[in-house]
Amino acid sequence: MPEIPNYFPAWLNRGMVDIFPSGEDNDPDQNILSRLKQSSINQEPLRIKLGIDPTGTEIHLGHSILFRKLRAFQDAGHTAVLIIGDFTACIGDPTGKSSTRVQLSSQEVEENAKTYLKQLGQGMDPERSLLDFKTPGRLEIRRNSEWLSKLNLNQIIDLLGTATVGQMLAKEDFGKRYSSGTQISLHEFLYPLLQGFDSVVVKSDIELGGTDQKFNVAIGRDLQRHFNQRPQFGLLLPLLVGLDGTKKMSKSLNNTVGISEDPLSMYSKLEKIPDDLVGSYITLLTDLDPHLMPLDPREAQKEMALAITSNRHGEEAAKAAQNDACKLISGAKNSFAEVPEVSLAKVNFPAKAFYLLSALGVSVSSSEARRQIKGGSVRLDGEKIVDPNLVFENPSGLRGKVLQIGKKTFRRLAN
RNA sequence: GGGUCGGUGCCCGAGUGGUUAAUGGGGGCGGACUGUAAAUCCGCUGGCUCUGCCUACGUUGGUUCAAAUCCAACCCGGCCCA
Repeated sequence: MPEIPNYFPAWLNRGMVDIFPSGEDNDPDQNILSRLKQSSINQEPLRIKLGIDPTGTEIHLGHSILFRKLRAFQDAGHTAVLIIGDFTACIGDPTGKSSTRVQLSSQEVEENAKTYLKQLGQGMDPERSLLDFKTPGRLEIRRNSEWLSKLNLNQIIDLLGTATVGQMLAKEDFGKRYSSGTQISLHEFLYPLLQGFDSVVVKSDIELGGTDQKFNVAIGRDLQRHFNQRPQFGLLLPLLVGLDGTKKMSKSLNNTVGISEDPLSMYSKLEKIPDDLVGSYITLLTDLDPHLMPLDPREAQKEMALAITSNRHGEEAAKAAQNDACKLISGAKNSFAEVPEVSLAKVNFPAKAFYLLSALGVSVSSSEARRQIKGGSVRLDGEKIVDPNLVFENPSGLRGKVLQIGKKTFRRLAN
């Protein structure tokens, strides 16, 4: 059962940007500490809501900030309520989509949801996974199609009646789009309401979200009040800045580190992030004490990269990756502990070099492969390949060798 | 519904009948440099087992030896008016 906190515990405080409401008094509806106390006294775990829309297939470190906080609540004895937005992800933008297409994408959404759960550690030892799936009472997984697909028009109108156009336009990004003349479809206004309704259904006590979610979380509070429920607290965490050092980490910006990436690429990506990001990565993605980091920025960065890689792959694999990354930089190109393998089975021989790269899926297209080779970025076991038309008669000369593209991509060729 | 302007490659944005895979910028990717990075400089940036062949400028047809460029219809968006 939850312990009694007398001050903001570190697990709660870490990385937190905003908590609302945050009255100073002892009102458990206004102050989260007194709510935590109340939960402890009554022996009732709080219900911590986190909603995810399964629109992609990969969970990256940006998402993991929220999951880490959710896990911290689990470890403190509370119940994580993970809402898979299978309905909200599905409606999306209806323009140009036929009904069959929607049908298909609901399957995709389901596939994505499964992939997500797997990455979060379903079936894994809680020691190594992002969420605790094992301890009874610590996790509820709900899909919002369960209730959203059953709403009738009366209920939808009731929901719409709780918010005003003014409120919607006050939301920064609607406001910007409106004043700049970018179109806003009406169903987009329904979005915050639907996800807020999720809070009502699962009776959440606290909702976690990125700072960009403040509006939605607040709508959740309004709706809970509308349905005579105790409104949730909102706990906001920062958006992680991606590898480019300027924009938020997002798949579409291609600046992510996936939590399921192999240790070497995870480590080498992290070791390369811009200097001024290192501090936030330490605070948000590791348990390291930011005040006890090495003074040398390069050393601090290595420690950060090692810690994050260890979280996911264990210390041993992370150290091996660090070692390999060092070798890479210093020029030794062989004998890596762990390089992802790629199968030669799909390749038809004889194979020209550029075709090889595209057939292996290492390059996105054969034209791309051609360019990469011409650009001098492709090596086989450290030896530069310069001719895109270089012919490999059979796979035997390739097996076991390491194919390198640029500084970051490595593949060991296997059968 | 009416008027008007517009829809070009990942994004922005030129081009208004003919060496056009389409100027330029951003972004991305590579190379050099460096403590990884950033900054700077250079190269690349539709697809295809590629000395060639495909597919591309909202969609579909049409005019023409030739169309992103001209015409028609349609679809979609902005603004103004109802």
